[in-house]
This record gives sequence, C-alpha cells and structure tokens, in this order.
Amino acid sequence: MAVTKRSEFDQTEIELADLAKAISHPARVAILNTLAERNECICGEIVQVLPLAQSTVSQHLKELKNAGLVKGTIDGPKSCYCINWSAFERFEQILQLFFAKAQSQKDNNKCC
Amino acid sequence: MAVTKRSEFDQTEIELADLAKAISHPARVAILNTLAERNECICGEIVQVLPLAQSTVSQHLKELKNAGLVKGTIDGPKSCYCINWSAFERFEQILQLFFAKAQSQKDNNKCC
DNA sequence: ATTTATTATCGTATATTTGCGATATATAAT
DNA sequence: ATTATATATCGCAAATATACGATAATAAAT
Repeated sequence: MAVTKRSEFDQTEIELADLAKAISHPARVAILNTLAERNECICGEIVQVLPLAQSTVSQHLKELKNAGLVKGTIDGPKSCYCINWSAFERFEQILQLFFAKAQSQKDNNKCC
Repeated sequence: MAVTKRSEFDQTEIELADLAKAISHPARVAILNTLAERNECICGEIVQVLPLAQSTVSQHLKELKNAGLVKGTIDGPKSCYCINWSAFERFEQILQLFFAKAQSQKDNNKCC
C-alpha cells in the first residue's frame, strides 16, 4: 500500500520535515557547507569536493533547489549555484521555534 | 548499484544528516511535539493523535529511538516514551553551529 | 561549423522508507 | 488460568532515495 499520508499532517510539521529531509544526506550537508564558504559557486568545484559522480551531485543539487535552500542560474556550461539565504534563514527560524516550543515544556516532563 | 557512500563523508556531516533524517517525516515531528507537551508520555496517546496505524507509529518511534532523540521504557502493555533532552539539545547545538558557520561567510557570497 | 567543456537528464539497479494487517508478547484485571 | 489491553515485531507491497554510466544539451573557443 504505502499511500503516503503526508497531507494529513499540519502544514508546519510538513514544512519542517521537508526542510530537514533536504539536509538528511551528508552529501547535501557538504554541498551547503561548500556553497557557503565560496565566493563564486560553480557546480564543478562541488563535484571535485564530493566523493560522488557528477550526475549524482547534480541530483542532490536539484533536491536542494526543490527544497528552496539553493538557487542557481544555468549559464550554459557554467551553472552557478548559491545558497538561498532567505530560505536558509527561514529554515533556521522554523527550527528555533521547534526547539523553543519543545523546551518550554521541559520542566513539566517528569517521566523516564 | 546504489552502494551507499556514507562512510566517505565527514563525521560531523553524517551526524547532522542522521539527526535531520530523524525529523524528516511529519509524523516524527508530530511525535516529538506531542511528547514534549505531555507530562506522562504513553505511546497510546500518540497513536490517537496521528493519522497512522499503531504499527506504523511504533516504527516511527523506533526510528526516533535509534537516532537517540527519544528514550523509552517498556513496561508491559504501557510503554513510556520521552524525549531524550540531552540528545535533543545536542541536536540543537549542531544545527546552531551549522547555521552560524554558513552565515559567517554570507557577506563574501557575491554571486546570484 | 566543429570541437571542447560543463552540467542536466534519462535509464537502470539496488537500497531504504513508508504503511498496513496479522501476529506475538507481556502485564494487568478478572 | 483466562481474558483484556497495549505495544512490538514480522511479512509484505508500494513508493522513494541513492548511485552510476550514458547521453543530451548548451555555450564558449577554435
């Protein structure tokens, strides 16, 4: 069966889960780290840093793009990928809310 | 092929990715939210809140447990699941580092 | 116009995740 | 001892993710 029940969850939960999924693979974490620490972000450099084939890196980049964390302009052979800082910061905020909300209840939690 | 290249990435990247994966499904975000806002955390309550079968919820709980974010004691029919706050806070710290490191480079980033 | 270099997409194989029903397990209640 | 209740595990089907090689696409260089 495996019909995904995705739509039956809260929008905020879905949004957080989707963003978390975007960084749920070490390659994608590495890509974001690499993009952040470069001035000019050419896809080729990323391929050289990662232990993966070019096509696989391209796929991971696409996922980061779909999640909105990365934006890129395809400029012929030299495509330029960069971090989408507004989405990145929104992600940070959503996480902060998630942790803050949970921890505000921490003292009530008496079991275990 | 699909041989996972997991071991070829940095330890910090793997750790972040694994934790992110733990919250990469709305059900698991919902479980953590629910656990946080209850004093007594009985698995049954969680099943009632989620739009999923009992066995599926149990599986998600197991994943959260494997990731270390949740700890539980099986007490016969009443198992008690709670947030593992030390792991939870470590997760928060890892994320903070990730975002801080990336954003410290933000001004250098001129492209796009 | 051809060649070269770079990135995207397609096809494919395998691995993992998601989800459920059925069943097992374990304690509390009778 | 038996029954009832709650949770875990097993087995299965379908969906999604991971990874690669091969190929297509695109623009710059010749």
